[in-house]
Amino acid sequence: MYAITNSAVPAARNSTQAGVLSPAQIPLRSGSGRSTAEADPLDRLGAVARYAKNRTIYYEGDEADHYFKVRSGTVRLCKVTEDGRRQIAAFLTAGDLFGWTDQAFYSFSAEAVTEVTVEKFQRQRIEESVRANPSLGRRILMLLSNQLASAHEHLLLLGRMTASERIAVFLLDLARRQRAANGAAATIELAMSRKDMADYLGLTVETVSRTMSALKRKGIISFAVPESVQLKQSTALERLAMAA
Amino acid sequence: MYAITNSAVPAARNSTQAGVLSPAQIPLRSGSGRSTAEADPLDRLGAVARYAKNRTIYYEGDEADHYFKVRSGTVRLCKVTEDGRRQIAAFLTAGDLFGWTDQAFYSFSAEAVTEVTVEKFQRQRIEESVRANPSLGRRILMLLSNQLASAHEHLLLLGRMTASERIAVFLLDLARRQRAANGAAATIELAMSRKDMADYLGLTVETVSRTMSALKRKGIISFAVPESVQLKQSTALERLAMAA
DNA sequence: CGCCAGATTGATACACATCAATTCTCGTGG
DNA sequence: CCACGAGAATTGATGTGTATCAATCTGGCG
Repeated sequence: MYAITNSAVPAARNSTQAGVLSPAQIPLRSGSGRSTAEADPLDRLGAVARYAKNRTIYYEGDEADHYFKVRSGTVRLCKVTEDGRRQIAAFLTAGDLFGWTDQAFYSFSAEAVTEVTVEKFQRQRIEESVRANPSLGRRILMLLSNQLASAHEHLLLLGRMTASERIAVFLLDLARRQRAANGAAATIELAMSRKDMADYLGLTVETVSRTMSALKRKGIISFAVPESVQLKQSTALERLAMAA
Repeated sequence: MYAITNSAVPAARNSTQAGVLSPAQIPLRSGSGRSTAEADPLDRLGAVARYAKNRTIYYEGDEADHYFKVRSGTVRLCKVTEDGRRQIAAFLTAGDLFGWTDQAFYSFSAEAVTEVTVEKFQRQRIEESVRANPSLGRRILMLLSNQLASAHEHLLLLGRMTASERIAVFLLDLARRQRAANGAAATIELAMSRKDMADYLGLTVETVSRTMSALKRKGIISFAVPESVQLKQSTALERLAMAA
């Protein structure tokens, strides 16, 4: 159980939004990967926005006046230091909330990893709605608490795991999420580049690449192109991911 | 200028949150560092419990049937791998909530770093109270969202900072928290051992010790006993903590 | 006084970063 | 249809920050 997901921070600046709508109706994920289609009280309150690959949804430091929910695509939350080091706090997919902060300004940026559609809510409107409809508040609370748990797992990974453990955890986590979203899938699709993986895992691109190659050499995974990976021996991967 | 904290970090300016002037929430993690007396709707619902130094409040994997709030002392949230590696996700002090999960089981253990008093709430009762009193829900949401932001800052620290940057951030953060709690203080009191610091910062005891000694040698900090540190040149420390 | 856990300091090892080429992929234009 | 270039990924050679192994020092306490 670990989840790549989690989020909390949002709002917007150069919202290249368009009033487009998309099919994407994938279930809301809740930390444990469950999914169900159900009338979501949020659905009526937001506006849909679309962002092209690598566009910034909002910058760290922007006024946090909007909350977001991912409809489709993958979003990354990240922060870059003055000297260019970057850390990705989370990859978010359909159903995940982000930007739900209590502070006046976002503390991380949100960027589109792939083409992304999100729902965008005015912070003030949501706050009114929560007052009117407490169950909405409970639901948000639940999502945030799951994201917090995910972040804690991520701390263990960054603070105490080796490169191959990190990769193993990452791949298993992705596999689990995709299984929850699409049902069993033999192949995991990596929406992000090796650099993104590295910045999420606290490694360098080279180490990510070498570690992936080593796993491939050992027959634990396989891939013909970098973005599409098969788990050949998930038990071996799980052994690597051990932790507890 | 960096802060493990959650307050709007980037622009260095402080969020002059409307209305109340907030005493800078600076927690190493977690939400409200304040201990001011104000009517807290939670106050009537809990029972007080006391734990001796190093006692476990709950174990990872225990059924999550209680929520907690720190009254006094310092609590650590941590997880240990099979082979003994430990990661501390947060140090919590007066006012901080913990155990507020949506899951059935705790995913991290909670332990008393010092002698600790907490308030303990039955999960179910809180959930009823939230239904009855939505403002309570908002308050919890706020605390969780701050804890999430803190966790995200901690990810940057673990994923991308060097040993001396981590120590600098840690010390500044502690200083800020203690300033907020007690007013200006020339000396910071470290409630935790070097091992605890190491497990929070993703380092070893030796590295923590060496880094502290190096800072002392340079005249940036000073300490006669390990648990009580003076910041002699906080600007130098801030330079080290850079990030952004 | 002597014990012991925590802290500090020292010597050495190693996992991962860094620097440096290739190689692969894919879009573009001739 | 294929050269061309550019960015991403991979692979290789080497460096280094921190871990690991190992004393020594310190302060509290029975």
